[in-house]
Amino acid sequence: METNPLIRKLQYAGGLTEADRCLVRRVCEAMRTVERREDLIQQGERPENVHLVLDGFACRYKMMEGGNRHIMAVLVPGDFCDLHVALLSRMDHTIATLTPCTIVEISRATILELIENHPRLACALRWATLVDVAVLREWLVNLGQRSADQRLAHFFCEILLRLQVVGLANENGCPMPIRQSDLADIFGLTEVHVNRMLQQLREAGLIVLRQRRLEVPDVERLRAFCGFNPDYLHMTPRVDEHDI
Amino acid sequence: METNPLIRKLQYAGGLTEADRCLVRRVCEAMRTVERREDLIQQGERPENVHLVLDGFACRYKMMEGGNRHIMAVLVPGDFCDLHVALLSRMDHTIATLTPCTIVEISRATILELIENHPRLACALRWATLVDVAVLREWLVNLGQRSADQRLAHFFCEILLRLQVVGLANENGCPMPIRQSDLADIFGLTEVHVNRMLQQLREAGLIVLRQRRLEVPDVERLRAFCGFNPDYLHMTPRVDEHDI
DNA sequence: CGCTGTATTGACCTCCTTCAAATGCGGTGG
DNA sequence: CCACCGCATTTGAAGGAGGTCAATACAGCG
Repeated sequence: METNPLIRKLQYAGGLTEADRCLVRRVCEAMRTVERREDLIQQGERPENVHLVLDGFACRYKMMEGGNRHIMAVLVPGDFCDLHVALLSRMDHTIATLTPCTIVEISRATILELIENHPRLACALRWATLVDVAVLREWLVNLGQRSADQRLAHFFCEILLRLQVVGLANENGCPMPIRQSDLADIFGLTEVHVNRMLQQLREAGLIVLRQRRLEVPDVERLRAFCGFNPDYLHMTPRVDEHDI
Repeated sequence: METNPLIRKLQYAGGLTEADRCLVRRVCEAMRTVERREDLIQQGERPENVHLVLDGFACRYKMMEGGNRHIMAVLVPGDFCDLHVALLSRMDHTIATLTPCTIVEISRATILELIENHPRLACALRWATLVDVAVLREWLVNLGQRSADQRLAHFFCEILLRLQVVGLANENGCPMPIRQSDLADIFGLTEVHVNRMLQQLREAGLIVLRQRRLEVPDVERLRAFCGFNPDYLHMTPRVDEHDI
């Protein structure tokens, strides 16, 4: 059973060769741990290395004048933090950890080498980038169209599925180490209102959230509540011949 | 003076060779006109061709269960509608015109051929895609963090600049053929509230909006009002040796 | 000159914010 | 084991931004 979250995720991109998988594993050996609430790379910096999350939760955020923080993406194991900005000269946002994390930093040269010489891997990485953008679009819709409780529900549906893909969640539950104040920064709500909406979701029996863990008694009901359609994640479960 | 909006925009990507420009012009000869409020490609379809806007305004939207429409992007001349989704098998959103448009459809084969054989052009197209994503991120922040009047102001600042880049706006004004109900679908507001906020912006002297045209008497003041920082567009004016 | 789509107005209601204080809880040191 | 600290969560009351519904004004167009 594959434990590398990136390899697991990229199965959904169309599959890698055994050589590709070895390569990814090798690159991931150079990991390091990072404390909670550390910036990995800041707005304005020139990106030198690409960051990959192997364990823990990270995020992408922008600071507003006025001190407000808006979180534009949550990054879970298997997610690249900044694969896409390679070409742009300066970061227009910051990457930070939300929990203690295990991170791999990969030099741009290595990435280019991988892409040059390993076409299936290159294709898979492009796919991963496209999925990131699809998630971003769905988040935009989430903010624009849904009520606060639905936004939270939608987020939980998404994270549950994304963690299932990398083998960190089971059918009905996953770790949820994100603070309420972080949730507030994701949805453009106040901490207070997030708290009240969480209570409402709990009272409705849609979620059980405690001890940094989320349980969803009835996934279909939660999905129906917020209009979650998993298609945008482009991760419809497929038979994975390598896991048998 | 270059009139092709795509070529004008791509100057900011680092410049094209004269051969690249000829190629782009040739591809753009196959344009066609499309009525207002027509879908160019719908959610669920397999994308065959890539669409490029040469004239008019288009948009990217998702329909919600309940019939609400959320507009996730506004596409102006020089913008590709779906360059990024080439790899994903199905559209997870719809592309439609907001005004009568001139559109070029480019086959995937042509795009691949261009990218294979014209490295500077390939680089420029990748850059354009990254900028599209940066805009998407800024829109997310716009919805999450700003009040309704600031959202509108921010949108006007962005469109003014993007139209200046392709030579369709002057220092203080640009066409603004978008209906108030479309603006509502961009910001997740109601038509009624958009109307009131527009009046407020007018009364504050921040904008003059009439006859489908926007005038901004004091661009700096409007930018300050909504916290607009043009960096995310990665289009800081540069000397363009070909326009002299 | 009437028709259709768009813009505008008013009254009322709800969701979410603001500000402030209280409660719970996981560690750490005595 | 208990007292204490810092952080996260929870609660309450009151105000404001934005929604809803329905009517009216207006503009372009055949």
